Amino acid sequence: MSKNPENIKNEYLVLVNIIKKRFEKHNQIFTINKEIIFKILFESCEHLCVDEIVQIAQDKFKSELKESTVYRILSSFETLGIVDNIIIDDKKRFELVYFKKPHYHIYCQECNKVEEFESAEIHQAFLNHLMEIEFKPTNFNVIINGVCKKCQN
Amino acid sequence: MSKNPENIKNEYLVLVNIIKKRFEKHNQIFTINKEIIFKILFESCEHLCVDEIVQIAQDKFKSELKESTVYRILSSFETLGIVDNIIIDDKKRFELVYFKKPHYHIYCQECNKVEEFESAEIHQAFLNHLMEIEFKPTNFNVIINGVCKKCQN
DNA sequence: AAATATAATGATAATAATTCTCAGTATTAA
DNA sequence: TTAATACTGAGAATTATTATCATTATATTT
Repeated sequence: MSKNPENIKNEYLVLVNIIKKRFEKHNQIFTINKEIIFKILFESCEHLCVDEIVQIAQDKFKSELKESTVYRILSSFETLGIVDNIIIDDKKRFELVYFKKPHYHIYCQECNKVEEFESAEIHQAFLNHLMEIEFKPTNFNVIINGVCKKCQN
Repeated sequence: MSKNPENIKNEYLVLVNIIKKRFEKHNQIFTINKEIIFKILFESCEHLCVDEIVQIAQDKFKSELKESTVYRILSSFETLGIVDNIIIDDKKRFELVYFKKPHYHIYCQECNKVEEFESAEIHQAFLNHLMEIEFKPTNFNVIINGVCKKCQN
């Protein structure tokens, strides 16, 4: 399925519906604030931290979302398995878990860019080992620090 | 080389000497405080956090090492590539980098235990990919959350 | 639609983690 | 021995995060 605007919008609606139901199942309300945060994370290709989310909410959504609310919502997102956090360069950042395959982050210490990649080979290697020791993984948190191709010159 | 007390002591002395030189090379003094912290990390099989290090320094070494000093020393250890930190369950913990092969952490969300393992297969799989994209890794930070064998019952 | 119960929010206070400051002390080099 | 440099402790300052609570919004019941 190609990633044209129509499909992205569709994917978004499907996801929103899923997590809306998940909140309702836990007697929680899928409020406009939750939707804003979800949308910000959905639309961003970066891994955002709390203050960036607050900023974007103001700029893009003209919303006066407060920090404390963002913390609260992100933490409920985490509880419900909607987002995950990773620490990059000593800063906590969030990403949507939904429909993402296991993936790995590379962080360039020169240009401070984060990129992601997937690899069936790596994943299989992990699973082989984990099966052997009978550890049941729920999520993978992988950051490889180093220097990217560009910055090596 | 077996891990009898004699060998461990020897390994310790070798390492101390190496990092001592490294500090001198950077016009820094390898003080008794630095040695205490290094020793604590060397002797511990756990991943320690700042307050645990302070505690052990008091109990085992009768040292009044202050928090601010610990922070300062750990941060200089990090700069010189002597220690690494990983976030486990939202808590920053430290481990010696020295002479450790790339390894991976599993964190059991039930019993809160952290274990490490090595795997040539996984490491090779990572290297394959990283070589392909020409990313030069300096360190791997991997935490797999899940449930360990014991806690699955 | 009004009343009730429940959940969410904002504003701020409280706490925890980390860094900064600076005067005093220790170490090294000359 | 002196001078220069680095280290330390104690606490202040900063930052990140959580807790509190009165108010507001939402959902449910009648």
